[in-house]
Amino acid sequence: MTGNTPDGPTAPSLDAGSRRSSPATLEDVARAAGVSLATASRSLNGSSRTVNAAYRSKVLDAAARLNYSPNLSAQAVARGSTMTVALVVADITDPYFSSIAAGVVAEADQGRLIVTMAATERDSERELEIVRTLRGQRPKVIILAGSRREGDPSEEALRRELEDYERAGGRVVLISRNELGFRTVQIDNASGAADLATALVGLGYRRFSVLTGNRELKTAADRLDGFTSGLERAGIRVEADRVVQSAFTRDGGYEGMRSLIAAGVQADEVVFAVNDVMAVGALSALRDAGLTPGADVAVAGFDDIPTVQDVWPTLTTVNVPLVEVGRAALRLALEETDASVSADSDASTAPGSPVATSVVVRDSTPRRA
Amino acid sequence: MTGNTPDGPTAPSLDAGSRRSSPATLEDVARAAGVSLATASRSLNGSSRTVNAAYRSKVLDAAARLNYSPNLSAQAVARGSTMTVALVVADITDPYFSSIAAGVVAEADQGRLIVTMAATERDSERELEIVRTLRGQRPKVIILAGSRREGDPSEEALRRELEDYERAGGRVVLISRNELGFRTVQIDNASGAADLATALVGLGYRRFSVLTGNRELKTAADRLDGFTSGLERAGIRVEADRVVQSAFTRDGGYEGMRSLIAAGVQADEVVFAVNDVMAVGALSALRDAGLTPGADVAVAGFDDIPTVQDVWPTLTTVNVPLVEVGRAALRLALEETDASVSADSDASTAPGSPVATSVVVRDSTPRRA
DNA sequence: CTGTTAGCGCCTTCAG
DNA sequence: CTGAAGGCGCTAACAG
Repeated sequence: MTGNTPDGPTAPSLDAGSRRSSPATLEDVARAAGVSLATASRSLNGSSRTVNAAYRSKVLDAAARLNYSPNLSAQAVARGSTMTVALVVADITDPYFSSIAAGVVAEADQGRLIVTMAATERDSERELEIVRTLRGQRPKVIILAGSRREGDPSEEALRRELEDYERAGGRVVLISRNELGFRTVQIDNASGAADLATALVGLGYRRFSVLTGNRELKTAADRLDGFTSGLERAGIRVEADRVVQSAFTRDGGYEGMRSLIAAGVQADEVVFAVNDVMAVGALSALRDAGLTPGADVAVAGFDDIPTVQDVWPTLTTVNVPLVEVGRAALRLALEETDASVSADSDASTAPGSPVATSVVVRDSTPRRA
Repeated sequence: MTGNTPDGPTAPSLDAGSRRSSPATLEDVARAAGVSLATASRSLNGSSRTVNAAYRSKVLDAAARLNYSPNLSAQAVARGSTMTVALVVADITDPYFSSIAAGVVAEADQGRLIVTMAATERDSERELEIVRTLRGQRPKVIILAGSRREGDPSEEALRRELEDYERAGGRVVLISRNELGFRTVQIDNASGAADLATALVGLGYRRFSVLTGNRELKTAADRLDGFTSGLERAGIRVEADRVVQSAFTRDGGYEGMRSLIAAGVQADEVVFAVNDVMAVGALSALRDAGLTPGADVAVAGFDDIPTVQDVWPTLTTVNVPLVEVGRAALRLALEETDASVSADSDASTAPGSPVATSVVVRDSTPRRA
């Protein structure tokens, strides 16, 4: 069976040793092609230098034959820079973050970039720690999504860390939070929430409650503020005791709704949860309390994550093109690779125009008679 | 404003050049500590060699002072191996995969491992391509989740690619598909589905339909088979025309359900969708057709993704500990680092015991009177 | 225990 | 245009 009768052209590589064959190196390729290491290198990577066509194809052949694949680590060491983009999110299972991640990954492989991923579990100490260990990777880009709160004790340390990183040539992009003074993909949280408020008023609602995350969470605060100011424009105020804070998660929404219910819900009110996962939790809380969301109390969210079209009632929300946000983040990081001609130092900090949001009215906020 | 009056002790580091300061190297540290490169290296990494405490602390001090962070690429080149685990999934936004990813990431950073991520978008050509480009990373582990179908034309090429990779010292772990003969985290799809069938029969159901993904998808096939054989045990057969194939996605479930409805649904039947995202789509399809899921037709899924507790009716399903599956995958990859004492060549292929699944009955399958 | 010295795989001047 | 040689940051024998 294991005889070595040449199997004809069917067996392309001579029966390779099946024991620990390490990958071919560039030197192997060069030797096989009968050229120098330099020539091999120049033909295989996108060097600016040009190479004699005959040599080049000999190299390409050899590389294919040996199944050569350049060692990215070695390239990184030699070039002094990697092709890595590091993405750090709060929680991968949260649709908000997984959508953003999908966008980053999609954009990345249109540029032969590798994306690495880490999760903070919503702990800003941990976030700082992660960013610190990220330095070892020497990523070309660091994208930070969520989980930062204002006035956080580790805030300053994080900023310093990121500044050092940029000073070393890295690019950092923040998603929906620019307090730190870096490139940012802004999401128009405030005006999206204001638009939602206006739409709800237009549907006939006059009483409002809101389920918000920790107030220090910039995103949560902006959405709350936008919502209340949208209502103010219609001459409506939301009672202070109808604003409840809880975790920025599904369970947070559930708990928040429970306390709202405990305090007494009005038949004609709508509760605005500052994000969809919270809203979805709120729907369940209502149901578990024997109430019918939509009919008994209206609910609205923010983000337009995929699942809100499959809950019942389908959720009125504010659409945020999350996948696009992820792509935009990476594009923003990569643009103008050498900041040579920035007019003033603030230019590189300019957030650019925020990504647009739009209200989507569904069944959870039926028009009031 | 930009004067340079020393700001007192507030400025910890001597006003560092704000222009492109590249990270400190090990050599910088060694010099600052007044020791040799080797000593610095030995004190900073977990070398087996021991070093004089005095020297060691001098090095540690210098490293801290210079904010040194080892260049992982350089370490990889020198050591000949990386700390990278490459995870390739079909679709990051799918809760099934994002849960697994979360598990892998969680397990990874208990081992200073870095996880990189790529998405196949359910295209097996793309999967092959991804695995190929992965070689450049020289990852220590490759974890493949989903998106492979039996009899796929690129199957053989993929197998070869992965074998080469293992031959070079890498570890591959497949999730819920062992056709290729690699380490696998098995999910007990068949018996989970059979248990579900039994439970449904116990609830009083006698008529069944199933929404399945492409039959070549191992996971889909196993769940279908398990389900039907579970029914057979109760003497029940599912009509061939009540098994419809569609995409393994939410929209697939929606479309599948539509055609089931078009063919005529029975009031006393339950439709089993082979995964939760399909089931959730099915719920919406029912609703859009004016039917009430649970009451008019029962629905059951598989996976127990988080959102099924927030849809209405809450979904009966089979729980799969997805996050744990992710962790298990990485652990499996890392165990027994040198396959020195494997009894026979099949040993390394042994799937180990499959992760247990368990039926969770909820509101979408009310007990039949 | 410490320092010197080769590499690791690749890129990139610098001479031919 | 090509090849030889030095270097990237770090590790791992190998001598002291």
